Amino acid sequence: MRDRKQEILDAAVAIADELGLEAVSMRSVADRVGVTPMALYPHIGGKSALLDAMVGRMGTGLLPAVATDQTWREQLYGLARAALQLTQRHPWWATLAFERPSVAPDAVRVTDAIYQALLAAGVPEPDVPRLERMFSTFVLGYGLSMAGGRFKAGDADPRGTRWQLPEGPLPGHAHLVGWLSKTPDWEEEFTADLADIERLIEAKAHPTGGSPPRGE
Amino acid sequence: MRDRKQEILDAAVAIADELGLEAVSMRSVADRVGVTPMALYPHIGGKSALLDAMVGRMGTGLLPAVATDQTWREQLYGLARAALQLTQRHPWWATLAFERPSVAPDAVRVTDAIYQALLAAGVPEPDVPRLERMFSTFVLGYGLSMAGGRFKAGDADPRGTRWQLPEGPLPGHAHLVGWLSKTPDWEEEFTADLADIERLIEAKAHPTGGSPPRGE
DNA sequence: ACCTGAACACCGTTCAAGT
DNA sequence: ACCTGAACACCGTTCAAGT
Repeated sequence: MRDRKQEILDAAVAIADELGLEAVSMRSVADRVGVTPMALYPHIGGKSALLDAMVGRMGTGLLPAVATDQTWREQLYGLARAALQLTQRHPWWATLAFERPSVAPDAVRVTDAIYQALLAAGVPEPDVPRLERMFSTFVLGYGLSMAGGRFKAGDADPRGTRWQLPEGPLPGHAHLVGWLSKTPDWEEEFTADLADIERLIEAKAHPTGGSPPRGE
Repeated sequence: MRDRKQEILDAAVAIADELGLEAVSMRSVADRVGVTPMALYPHIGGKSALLDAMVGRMGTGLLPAVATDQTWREQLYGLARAALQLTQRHPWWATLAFERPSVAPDAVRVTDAIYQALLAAGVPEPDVPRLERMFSTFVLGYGLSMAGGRFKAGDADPRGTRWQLPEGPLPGHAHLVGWLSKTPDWEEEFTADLADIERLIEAKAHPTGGSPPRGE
């Protein structure tokens, strides 16, 4: 039945949210649904398909950010913000999105919205698919870095001594020690990064002085 | 013993390279070393520590790309290329690097080299740590997208019909159908992305017209 | 100091069986 | 049509024991 499948997906998402992706097992999901592990198979067809379905479900969460009456800047900014929120509410999503290409209709809709925004910005057609990948790679990568621990390490300890190596202090860290002492506001930094990327997109659309687009 | 630990790490890396990260188990590693699973614990202290050590080992592979007699562009380009090669030779590395912040000395050395390159480019000090994270996030994210299947999906099938939805064709895809029909050369695309990012860095270093740096 | 073996609480998935 | 139960080949890790 259709209802059963939704119920199973709901349970899997709930477990991933509460206990992490590694706690999602056929057995734990079945327990939550109130059924035997084997009862899941006819409905979702195995662990791998379950994870695919979980990614598909999340793509739908980005759709509200796809609106047509916006400037390309608003469109890209809105999508990026929505994606970052998704990685915060469902940290496991960023992980899965990287290793399970989502071909669900809703995911394709999101890609298309980015295409449209880049075209509206005036980016030459041959550059659009590449910049879409660059944009989404950065947004997902940033979300994954926040969700996972990648950003936590470098600057967490004020005046950390990690750059004080046996052979002497590392020059870059030594020079920046004042700026490395406090943990940044990641949301703020994400916004600054997006502004820079939008500037990059605009430069592609209206090149001034730099290397010209392929056609010229 | 020290030798035993290296032997264990070698075995784990070999298994990950040949069979994938999910094939790395205490039991499979122990088998390869010719020992009982329990014999590993005194030397590497558990599965999680094993994975951390594997990431640490890979950081060393980036060190050859850290040379001081280069322009900042050569430095960043060389590091990015080395990182991409690492994700190709050891696809599991990108996955682990995102979820296990590497604080190994060699990883800090790489971060420091990026700091130095950005400073040499003339990037204002408060922007350097942010741009380092943006740069490394993009490079790792691109490697992970290549290693995992994220890039495979969107454009793999020529004139794919995924954008032909029930309610009609998606306008962005329809408009770009000529450019979406062939799979790009990912190395080439990566180079183009890097060039754009270096342009972004230069714009931060020598702002002309856009929003000025914080100090002004 | 280093390793083994049995055991415990987990996995995903198969297959035959029940209603 | 939908679910159960036993079984198989796996996990990481603990603990007591061997040399």
